[in-house]
Parts: sequence; structure tokens; C-alpha cells
Amino acid sequence: MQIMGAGKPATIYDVAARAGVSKSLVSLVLQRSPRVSQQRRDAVLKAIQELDYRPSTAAVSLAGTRSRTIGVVLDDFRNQWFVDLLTGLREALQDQGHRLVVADRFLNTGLDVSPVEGFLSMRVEGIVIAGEPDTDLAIPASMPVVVAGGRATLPRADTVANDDRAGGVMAAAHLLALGHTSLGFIGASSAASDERRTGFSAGVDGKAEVATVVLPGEPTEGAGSRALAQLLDAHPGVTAVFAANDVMALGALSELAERGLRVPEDVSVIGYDDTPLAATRYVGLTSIDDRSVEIGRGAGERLLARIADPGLAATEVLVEPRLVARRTTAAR
Amino acid sequence: MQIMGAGKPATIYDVAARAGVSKSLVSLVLQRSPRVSQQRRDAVLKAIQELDYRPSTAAVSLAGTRSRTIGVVLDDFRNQWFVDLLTGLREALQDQGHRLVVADRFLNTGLDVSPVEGFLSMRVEGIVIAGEPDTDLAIPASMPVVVAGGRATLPRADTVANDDRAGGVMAAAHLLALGHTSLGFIGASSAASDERRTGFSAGVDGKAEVATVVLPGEPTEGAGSRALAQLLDAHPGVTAVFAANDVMALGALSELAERGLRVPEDVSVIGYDDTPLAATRYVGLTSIDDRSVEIGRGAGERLLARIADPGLAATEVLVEPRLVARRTTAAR
DNA sequence: TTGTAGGCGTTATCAA
DNA sequence: TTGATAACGCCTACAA
Repeated sequence: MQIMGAGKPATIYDVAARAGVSKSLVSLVLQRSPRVSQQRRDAVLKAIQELDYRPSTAAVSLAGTRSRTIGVVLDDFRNQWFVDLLTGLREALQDQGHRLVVADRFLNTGLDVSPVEGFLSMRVEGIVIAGEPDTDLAIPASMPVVVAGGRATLPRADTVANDDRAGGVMAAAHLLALGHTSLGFIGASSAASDERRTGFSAGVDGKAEVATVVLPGEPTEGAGSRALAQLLDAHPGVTAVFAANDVMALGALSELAERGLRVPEDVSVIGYDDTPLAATRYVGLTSIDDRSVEIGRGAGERLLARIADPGLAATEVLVEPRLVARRTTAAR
Repeated sequence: MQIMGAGKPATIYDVAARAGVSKSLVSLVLQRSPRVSQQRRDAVLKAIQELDYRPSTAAVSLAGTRSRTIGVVLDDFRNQWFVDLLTGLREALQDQGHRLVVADRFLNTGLDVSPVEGFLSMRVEGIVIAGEPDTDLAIPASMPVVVAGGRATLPRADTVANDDRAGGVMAAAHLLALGHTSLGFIGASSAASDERRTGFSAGVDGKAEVATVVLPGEPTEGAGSRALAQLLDAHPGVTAVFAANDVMALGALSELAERGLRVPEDVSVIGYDDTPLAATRYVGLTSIDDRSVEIGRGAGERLLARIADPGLAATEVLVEPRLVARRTTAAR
């Protein structure tokens, strides 16, 4: 890390003076206008270099017509899936010259009531809601919004999300292909969990028995353990379990270990979300990858379209998930 | 999520007109100035409410003397430790009215060469570098900087970091107290790893044998597995292993499982960082908590001090870590 | 306690 | 192709 000398940041005036041109000319160069003579352009760029000039974003967005900024509302920094989502968003938005500003529910509480408040103050051009939107987010109707990875519960917002039902079907197909005939599903109370279960049932399509335990509340590791316990107590013959998400799957793994059941020899386990946790060699959990990168990219593209044409009708895009087989599932 | 009607955002002029006062008066109310009559204040607040007015951050930071914004440079969003760090930073900074803007190395590349570039454009008042600072970050000497959770390699920056050596001592004390007499250390090539090893050796203080394997390169799960393999091959009698971090510890757990060695019955394992992974019931890894929240709070406080008095000498604060015993360590 | 006027660093509109 | 000059929305003396 280097430290460079500097007092007060240089302004466009300083650059203009040093290059011997008007401030307008500097502005044109900054905007890559083609109608600037090569000579002047070079002089300006040289001055910019020498002064270590950097346009003030505040002044730019105040004077300009657009802020070129997109706000991303994360439900919680702890949910790692946002990392991939951001990657996709970057691909779609950043390359178009948009700056991304991320905030989770708590990042600037105190200053702003909600992260959205802050974004509105920044005059962002659009907002991406990552995950299930809070019901009390007050967003102006004129603000382009897209919900990424959750069901939109608001009128004029696009949705780009994982096809949970298709994922459920994939889980079923995987376990059936491995020869399992007595299956289990464990889930929690959420729309995603429901969809995944529905898909799973549809995928099994009567070709195997399916025992189901859906616990009320959050999909925690503990819930996973309890759900699995209930499942096995009621249906000892189950040889493969589909958990609504990786966290619950982890809880299931704990419970299985505690019962002295081996994975995958005695019981196969498959999760959902393909979290970093599942991908570790130690856990090696077979899981359904919800393809967050694609969701991010899709959300970004959709947001751009909506910014360009705010009158667009709300659409809902489902991204096809992908099964990642690891060592927790095996043939019967 | 609600959608509220709105066209163009209201300005301070709109508020002033509606409340029947001057723009200055509105500004005073916004800044919570005490010398405004209750009557006018109420009128202004009412107008603000009705117009859904929200000050433009761009205009505020342009007109004001300070931006009230702090930039946080994360090395990588995937390193979960930043979550706690942010919590601490929020406590220290946000409550003082500072807005936090976070960016990882890639967030706005393309627009800006480095996240720091973007922060400089935003005229942030200070920068927090989370983790080991990149050697090529160009930061003006006049910018207050504090490195949180890494060794500062730059002159005028404060450092607030975990006391890795103390953590190593704790690991040693823990294992000695459990009666282990043949210990192992596995690490990678990093300053933190070195410090932890040094502390570990010092903590053991000749009261037990210590076999060491330090692999060059990144501290990955694979490296952890390989390091443990080497360790056990050379020293089969080792009954407890201290890994320089949780990720390597996880690799060690894999390798132990593959060798049919039980944890903690045959071998105890202790990691470092107390990552969410370690805290899961399934993994249950004994680890050293580096107390990121405290590091964040300390860094925030230090940054405030430096902003208030830029001439301050650089200081280095070490935060005492804490051992979290879980199920991967047991008495010999 | 309240209002007036100038300025913050850009972009945008017109002329030249 | 360039250069004045007016916004942009707010803060901050300075006046009243």
C-alpha cells in the first residue's frame, strides 16, 4: 500500500487551469466525448494525471441527470449466497457503467430507517432486493425494482428467482436413479421449502414412498436435526432424505451421526442451495445449486431494461437449478 | 413491501414553500438546530412528511464541509469474518452519524481501478482496510486510514488486530490442560500463521512435544489435509493438533476421518478464527475466537480519533482472543 | 429566530 | 471544437 501526497482533492477548475482550457472542455473529456481535439484531450488527460484528479461523485450526480448508482438490499450479510448474486449483478450492471452500493438490513440503520431510505437519498436509479423482500419497505412507485431470489410481493417489480420446484424434481430424480424407494423430505415453513417439496413429490411421481416432516419456524440446523429425528422415528425404513436447504441438511447429518447411521451407506442426504459449507471436502454434501450468479445477471439485465423503460410490465423469470452430486448420496 | 406514489423527489425548496418558510430554516431543522421556534419546526417537519422529502446525499456532501461517509475495503466477501467486523464498526461509527460504504476488491472494478478509487471520489472521511492491505492501494497521505485485522504495512495508519500470539498461547494451554503431551501444529505461509505458531510454542513451553508442518501457499482445506497427513506420517503419536485457522482444521478433520481416526477420542483438533463453520453443531470445532466485533469497534473508534486529529501518531492495538471449546477437543 | 446570498464541483445549454 | 453561464440541492456565513 502506497501513500501519495495530497492536500485537498483537485477540482475540475484546477485541471482546466493546468491544461489551459475551460472547465467545459475538461468535462467533455471526462465523458469521453468524441468531439474534442486530440491535442486538447491529451493536455487535459495529462493534467488529470499530474493532479491526481478524481471527479466528485457528489457533484456529478447532483449536476448530472442520472446517478449511475444501483442499490442492492441484502437481507443479511451472513447468508453467503449474496456473494454469487453480486458477481452476476456486477457482470450485468457494472459493465454498463453502474456503481453498485450494497447494504444489509442493519448497515445504516440509525442514519436511515431502512437501507432503502439511504438509497433514495443517494438517488439510486434502481434497487435490487436480494431475497425475500421485507413487507414494510417503502419504495416509490417510480423506482425500478427487481427482486432477486425471492417471490415479489409488490406490484411493479420484476422477479428473478431459482426454480425451486424444478430443483425438487431434480432431487427426486437423483435419488430414484440411485435406486432408493423409501424417501424422506424435511423442511421448514417458507415458500421456497414448500415449492421444493412440491417439486420433490411431483418428481417422485409415485415411484417411491415419501415421508414428510415440515417443522414450523426457521430452517436452522437444530430444526434439521429434530425433523430428521421425527422422520426416522416414524419411518425407520427411509434410506434417502431431501432437506429443503443445506443448513437443515447439516442438522440431519448431525442427527444421523448421533444415531450411528452412516452417510451415505445407510442413509443418503441431499440439500439445497449449494452453500460453501456443502462444497467443503469435509461435509461434501450433495446439493442443488440455485445458480445465484445467473440470478444476479438476470436481475441486473432486467433492472437495466426497466430503467430504460419504466413502463415495462413486471415479469417473473425462473432460473433452472443444477444438481451437484457429492459424497452424501449413493446407490441403495 | 409497499409502493408509495412519487414523481421527482422533493427538494428543500418544495419543503420550504409548503411550510411557508425559507430554505435556510428547513436546513436548520434538518440539522436539529435548537434555535428554531417549535411552531416553524413543526410546520417544516409536517411538510417533510407530506412531501416524503429526503435530503440528497450528493447535495449535502457537496455543500457541507464533510461527507460523513466512511469507506470499508473488504478483501473478499467470502471471508465471513467481515460480518462481525462490520457490526463493531457500526457501533463505533454509525452511532456518530457516519455512513458506512463497503466494497470488496471487485465490487466496482471497471468503474474504479480499486475500491479506494471509488471512496476517494466519494470524498469519504476515512477508510478502514479489513484484512491484509493490498500493497498497491494508493491512498493519499491526508486520508485517515486504519487497518483492521491485519498488519499495517503503511506509515500513517493505525492497526487494530487480533493478538495471534496470545491465541496460540491459549491453544497450547487448552491442550496441555487436557493432558496432551504430544502436540502438532499445522499452518500455511502467512504472518498470522507464524504468530500463532510462535505463541503456541511459547505456550507449550517445553511441557510437551510439538511437531510442526507449515505448508507454503494458501491456507486451504486441501492444505490442511496434506499438512495433517505429513504430520501424522512423521509423528504417529500426536494426540492433539492446532491448526492455524478453521479452514485448515476442517481439512485436518477430513484427513483424520479418512484414516479412521476418531475426533476427539483419538486426536483432538483446535482451529482459529471461530468461523460460522466451526460453530455449526455438525462440525463443532474448538476454535480461537478472534473477536472481530471488538476489532471493528476499536478500528472505528480509532478512525474517529484520527479524523478529529489527523496528526495523531499511528498506534497498534491488539485485541485479546478467546478460546471457544467445542467437541473436537477432549482430555487425553 | 429567520431570511438572503454565495458557493460547493459538476453537467448541460447555448453561443461563439 | 470550444467556452461562458446557468442549473443541481444543499450548507453557511452574514444580515435582518
